Amino acid sequence: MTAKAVPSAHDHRPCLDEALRRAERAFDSRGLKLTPLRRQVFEAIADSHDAVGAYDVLDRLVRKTGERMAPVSVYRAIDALLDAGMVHRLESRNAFFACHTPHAGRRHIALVCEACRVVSEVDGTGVSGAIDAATAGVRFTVKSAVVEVSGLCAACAPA
Amino acid sequence: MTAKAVPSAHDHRPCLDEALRRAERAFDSRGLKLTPLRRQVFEAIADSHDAVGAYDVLDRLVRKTGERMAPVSVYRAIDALLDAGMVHRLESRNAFFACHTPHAGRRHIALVCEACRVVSEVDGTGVSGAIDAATAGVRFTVKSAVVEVSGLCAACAPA
DNA sequence: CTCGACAGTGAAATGCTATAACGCATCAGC
DNA sequence: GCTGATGCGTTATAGCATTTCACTGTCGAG
Repeated sequence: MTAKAVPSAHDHRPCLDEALRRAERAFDSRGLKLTPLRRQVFEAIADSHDAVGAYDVLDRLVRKTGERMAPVSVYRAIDALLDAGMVHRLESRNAFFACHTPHAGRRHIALVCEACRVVSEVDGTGVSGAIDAATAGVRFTVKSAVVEVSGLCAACAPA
Repeated sequence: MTAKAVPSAHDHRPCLDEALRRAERAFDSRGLKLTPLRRQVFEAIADSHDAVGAYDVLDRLVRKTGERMAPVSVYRAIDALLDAGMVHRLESRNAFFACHTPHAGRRHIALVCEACRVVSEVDGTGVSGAIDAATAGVRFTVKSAVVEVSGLCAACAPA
């Protein structure tokens, strides 16, 4: 029931499995553990391609496991997943989405479809450059940037 | 006392007055009213150059006027100010800042100094172009974009 | 003038987002 | 076995935002 907003005909299982394998590797390579809790939280987020609020994650977990759970537990798991790069935060919605497109060094920007809610990512190298150019004039030293684009994905755009 | 984080030696009064005049015009031209409440909320936000949380605004107003006030009143006023373009929302901080640089048509991006907290804006035309370029490949139709840059302003950057 | 529509506001409650502070359990390495 | 690091449970609190209902004032139509 949580799996809405998956674009077109899309078998999400392999997608999720692949993400889980990457998650294991990501944690291993940092000497961290993909504990059962973290795994469940990741599954709850990666269950769909849209961004999920922390309390939605909490709700999904409680429903699925029947266990009681405190918000802070979810937040801690999310922090670990953020550190590992397995999920990203959507600042403009205070929500989190699973990363399905491993960025090896390159920066990415988030694209949010207003119709189907799906969040995707594309390479943001050019945008970073443009930000550097735009800020150079006022001698602003860029440390980090949030770039989140809202619009219509290819599947939802009117033909 | 709320006026901290104003860059260098900076007389904020004219700055604020100018903004208020623009606010009046902005509301007039839309057939809307800059009511006393909205004016006060705008002053509370424009009082400094940093981003202010809604409950900070509330607190400032209560202190200043002695009146009790509900959060929702502040939010409604902020909504009106957002519509009029007098304030902008800083998504990455869930806060609001006054717009001191009227954008006539052109898009702007927000620069947030990590040291002094001051929020400024620069022209974002180039960034918009880069976003269009980056999203064209996946046939994503851009409706709007959040671009918020964090770093050090010229005044705070180490020499 | 009266009526009704509408914008603006007041008030209470609730819900969502996020963190602080404390403590316990486990496990690796000495 | 001790110690430190990591992970997690629990309670409490802080901060952000909206829903809902109700009241008032303004203003144009009749």
